[in-house]
Amino acid sequence: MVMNIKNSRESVNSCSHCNLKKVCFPHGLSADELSTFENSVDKTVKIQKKEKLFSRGDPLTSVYAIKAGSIKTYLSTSKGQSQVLGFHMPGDLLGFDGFADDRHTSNAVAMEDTILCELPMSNFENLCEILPGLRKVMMQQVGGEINRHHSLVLTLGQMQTEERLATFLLRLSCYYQVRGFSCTQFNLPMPRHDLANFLGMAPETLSRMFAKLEKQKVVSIKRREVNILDMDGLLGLSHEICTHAEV
Amino acid sequence: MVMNIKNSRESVNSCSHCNLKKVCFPHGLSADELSTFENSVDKTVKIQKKEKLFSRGDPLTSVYAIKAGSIKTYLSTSKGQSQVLGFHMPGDLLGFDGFADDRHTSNAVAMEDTILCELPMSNFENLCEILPGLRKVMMQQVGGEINRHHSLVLTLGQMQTEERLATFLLRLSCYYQVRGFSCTQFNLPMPRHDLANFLGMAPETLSRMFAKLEKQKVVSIKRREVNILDMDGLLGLSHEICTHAEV
DNA sequence: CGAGATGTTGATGGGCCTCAATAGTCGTGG
DNA sequence: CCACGACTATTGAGGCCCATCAACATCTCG
Repeated sequence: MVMNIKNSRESVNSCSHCNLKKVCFPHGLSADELSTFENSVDKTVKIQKKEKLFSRGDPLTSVYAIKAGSIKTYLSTSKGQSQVLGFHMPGDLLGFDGFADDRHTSNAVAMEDTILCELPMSNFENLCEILPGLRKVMMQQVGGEINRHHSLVLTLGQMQTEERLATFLLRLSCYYQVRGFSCTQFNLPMPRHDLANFLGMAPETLSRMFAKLEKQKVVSIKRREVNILDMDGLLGLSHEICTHAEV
Repeated sequence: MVMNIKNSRESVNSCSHCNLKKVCFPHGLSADELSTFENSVDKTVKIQKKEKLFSRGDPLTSVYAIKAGSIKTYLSTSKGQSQVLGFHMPGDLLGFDGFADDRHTSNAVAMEDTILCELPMSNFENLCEILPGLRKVMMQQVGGEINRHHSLVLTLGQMQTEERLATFLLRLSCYYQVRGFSCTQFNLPMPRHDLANFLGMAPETLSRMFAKLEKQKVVSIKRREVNILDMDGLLGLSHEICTHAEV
């Protein structure tokens, strides 16, 4: 829950002028709907690196859209283990984990200084009442989240470590491409530790797999700078989801 | 897409008399809302064992509630592998995978002869317009699906095979308890092959883990009949999700 | 009854985790 | 501006968990 001393809130510049409008809430809203909508998203939240946005058990007060920065969500177990559930970047929506019983079930922490647009749940429910387009957008966003989870389950359940890494790099590449950035050169927003955890492997294994990909001249890596040298090669290492075939 | 010769449809008895109303769509709807709702769910679908309900790529035509039987959803890859995404039983809702772009992204097949209640998307969207309670229910259902995925990702990403099986058995136990059945004695609705795939392990490994649990006198297994002998022991083998701890 | 599907058990090897040491990078303060 | 310590990442050695292959047992159903 956002109540920390370091937080600050301020008036938000409108969605209609936001450069993320094509991947965020507004996507698919009519002009009229959008103007109604953006009057309800009246503030932004700033949190610093390593500061929590919400924790498991917190009441669901708002859904958030990331405007700048990056957020990691994760679960912790009673045996001291953790699982990173996702890395969330500008344009991504956060808070669906609290829909089931109005409490968050996962934790969200900033990987760097981050700015978010906050949409309080009360406003959200009212808007869903009057904006058919927003209901559609929400269904799409939630469906996208479910599809990403499906893909992650496939990755963790069936792939070897090299394939997992290749799949991840391809997904990140697409992510940047959709947002108008280079799909072959980009920076990893997360440390090795978190990425290894997300991909269900030891950090040492991740490091070895990066080295292996470099040796195959598929990518070059320098700390967090990624350069995809052979996109087809990377695709060959990954698994594409396809239609057909029984289990 | 449901278009097979074997299908049959018929008028459905009302939701208000359905013994699954506490875990299905109607949960949380007012009496008025429920009567409006059940007039729109005007048919059931019957499919036979091994018959598909929908496939990846099919247009999203309806969402379904399982009335009797069981459904397995899964993904297939271009390299011939598959990943079971979930086993769905009476009261469960199906079809959220198509919300992102109005096409299913996973496959759904009946594990046994199955009866479903069908809610066409056009009706669904109209109902969301006029029934605030339905919007709330949908958010809860979708949130529940997301939480289950999170839990599955944790299981696949962090746990050893024995822990995965223990976690699965506990979840199934809870599932039956909520529906009024015994939480210590029940039948596995799926073959070893599918369960092993779902849990990201080889069928042989699953078999060995069952044997290991039996040796510890935590459960007894005979084909698909499960008998939990030591619930606390099973809990000890599993991992509970908890609040606190950084990654 | 027989054939195919389903499940169990054993032997073996490999992928990946663990432990440990080293190298490189970042941030803070003198 | 540079030095220091803490953090982050890489690399190697050894061993364990689990996948694979194979044989067998049991069940299901035409």
